[in-house]
Amino acid sequence: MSDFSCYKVGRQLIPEIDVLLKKRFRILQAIHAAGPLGRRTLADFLHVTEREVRNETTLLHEQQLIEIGQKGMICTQLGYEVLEQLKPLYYELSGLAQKEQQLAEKFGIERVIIIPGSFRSEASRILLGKEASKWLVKLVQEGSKIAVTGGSSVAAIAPYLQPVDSMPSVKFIAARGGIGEEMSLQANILVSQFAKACHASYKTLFMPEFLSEQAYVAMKAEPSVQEIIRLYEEVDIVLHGIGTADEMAEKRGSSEADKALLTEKGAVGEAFGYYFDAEGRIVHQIRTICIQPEHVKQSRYVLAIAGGEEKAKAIEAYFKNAARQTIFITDEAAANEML
Amino acid sequence: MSDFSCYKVGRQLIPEIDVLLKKRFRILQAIHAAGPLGRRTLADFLHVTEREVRNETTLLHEQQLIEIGQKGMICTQLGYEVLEQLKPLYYELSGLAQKEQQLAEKFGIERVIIIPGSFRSEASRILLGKEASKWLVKLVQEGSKIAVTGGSSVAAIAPYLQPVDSMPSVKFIAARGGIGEEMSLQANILVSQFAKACHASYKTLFMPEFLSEQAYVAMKAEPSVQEIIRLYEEVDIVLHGIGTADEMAEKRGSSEADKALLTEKGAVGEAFGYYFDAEGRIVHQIRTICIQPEHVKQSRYVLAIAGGEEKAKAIEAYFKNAARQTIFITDEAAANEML
DNA sequence: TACAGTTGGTCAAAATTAGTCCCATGTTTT
DNA sequence: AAAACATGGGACTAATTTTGACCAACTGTA
Repeated sequence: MSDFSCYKVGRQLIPEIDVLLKKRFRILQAIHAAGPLGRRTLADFLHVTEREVRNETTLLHEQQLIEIGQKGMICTQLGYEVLEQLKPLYYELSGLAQKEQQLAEKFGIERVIIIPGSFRSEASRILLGKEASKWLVKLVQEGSKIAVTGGSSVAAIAPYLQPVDSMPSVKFIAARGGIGEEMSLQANILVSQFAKACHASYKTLFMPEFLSEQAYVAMKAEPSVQEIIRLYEEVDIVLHGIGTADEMAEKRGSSEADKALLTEKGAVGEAFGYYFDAEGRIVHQIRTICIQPEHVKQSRYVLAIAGGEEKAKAIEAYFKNAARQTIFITDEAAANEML
Repeated sequence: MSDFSCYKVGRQLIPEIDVLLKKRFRILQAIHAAGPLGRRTLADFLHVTEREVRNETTLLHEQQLIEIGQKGMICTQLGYEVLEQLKPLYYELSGLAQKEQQLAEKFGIERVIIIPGSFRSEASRILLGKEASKWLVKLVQEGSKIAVTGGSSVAAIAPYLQPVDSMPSVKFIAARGGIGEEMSLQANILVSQFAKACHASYKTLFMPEFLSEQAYVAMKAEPSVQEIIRLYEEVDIVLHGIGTADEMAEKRGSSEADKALLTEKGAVGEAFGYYFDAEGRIVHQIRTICIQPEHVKQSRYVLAIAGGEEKAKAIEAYFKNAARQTIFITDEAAANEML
């Protein structure tokens, strides 16, 4: 699966396959991703008419790519194989492959993966979760130490992590303390979920986000904190999201004065607790224990996850000054915004 | 062009491409073969409705695979390339590739080429001519001596022979004298046509078909006849047709007694002036000067051309005892009959 | 039991396609 | 020169397919 020459020739005689392939691929992919579901749900999901879904699914059923039960439609093994084999072609057709390439070059990083659609939609977040989990499994080695930040994008991975042979020896490490009230999206919660999902161990770092100078120094001297700082130095893989500056400030419940200060300094994005401006320069950082940029640069791989058109500017800024060994998973909406 | 894996996977999602590809390929091929021609003519040609031709040709036109002028439709360079590249796929889809293989194995010969349709139709004969001429050019070498028999199938090549670099040194040799009245299909006429078409030289053998024993012996002693017999021994390529026994007897104006004799001996087919039975055994031969079976077997290549369902039995019989180095070009009608 | 979600069936309306014929024009043959 | 022929493009009605929107029966689940 790498040579589409016969497809490209065939397309000259049968131009309609392009749209057909895309349509059906999307539907099959959605069925595969969203498990058993019915016509109407699927139609809402993909923003197409029920009729269209019905037409295509009956065909997919005839082709034995899906099974139809009373709980809804489900993707067969054959369907999954077709999906896997046609994925590069689909990406090619949708121009996603090209956009991935362009972004990777623009940012000067290892690889960019674009998920069709927008992370705002359920469908894309499912695909995101599967894709990110696939990469994580691919990158992980015996005894890997994985630093994890919070955020909804990173959280999307959780449902799709599965135990793998090498997994019991890996360790998930909270890259920093929690933020705001959304407990379920905190780094601490996520590492425990991840670890549980794949039978690995984990290390949390419970600590307030805003510390006074004295408290900060005092905490840093604590043995338990010393230990996690040492761990940060040995991190193999960093798994993190990227946020917009105002969104993060909002979530952290920053004061109006602080927000104004951030704006004044030109902060547009946030990652690992660091705010950076449009040029990727760090303009502010939270005084808390967290993984340091130099640790990130030293790690073997960085898996960055962020999507949604509203984050486009923050992402572009972040990658002005990011680790080369980054693999970035984003969505079509953000990718289009950035190109 | 040899790996259709992506096509085969894609077909699972888009089963309709099969029929579409076949339909459009046929139309494009016909336009390419039959030169500039109009909708209605083309429709008759392919036995489809005018509407269908119209639909497909407008599409082909949009795809710039054909051009539409006032003399009719004509295949563009791009169209020709698509045609060439998709041909193996088309053969695969139509099952022709498989049938070719089966026949080649059944007959124990080098290669079988099946032309879509039936040689009775103009369209197929044009394709036959082009294909056969392509093979002839491929097989020919500097100084090749090519023995040629008569018949409508062999005659179909003439319009498509073109001068090639090595051609001036080759020599076309009439494999035997003329038959019947149809001058234009006689071996003698054909060799001169062929030679003229590709700027080669030729050798004719004008002689009655039926000789008395004395005349036969006398003729054989003639220096000019001796010369051509010597040429037969040095033939590199044999280009011949295969006929049914009764058809040939009819053409030769044989007497009822002779016909009865042939029937009695079980003759079903004819080639090079030899009649053979269902087992490929020679049961009768015309007393005239012509190329000998052993010369044929010694030649580098044999290009046999015969089609039409009525010839199926004769063909099968002939190949019971034919040279292994034969390349056989036939039509779909005969192929289906034989399988 | 009530409910939310599923498939498969149905059916009229809308849209598309198929099947013809015609015509002005250019080409070939007479 | 004239006539016969073949061409693409236009046009229009009938037939067919597609669409959109229901409803009934069924099945797990709360």
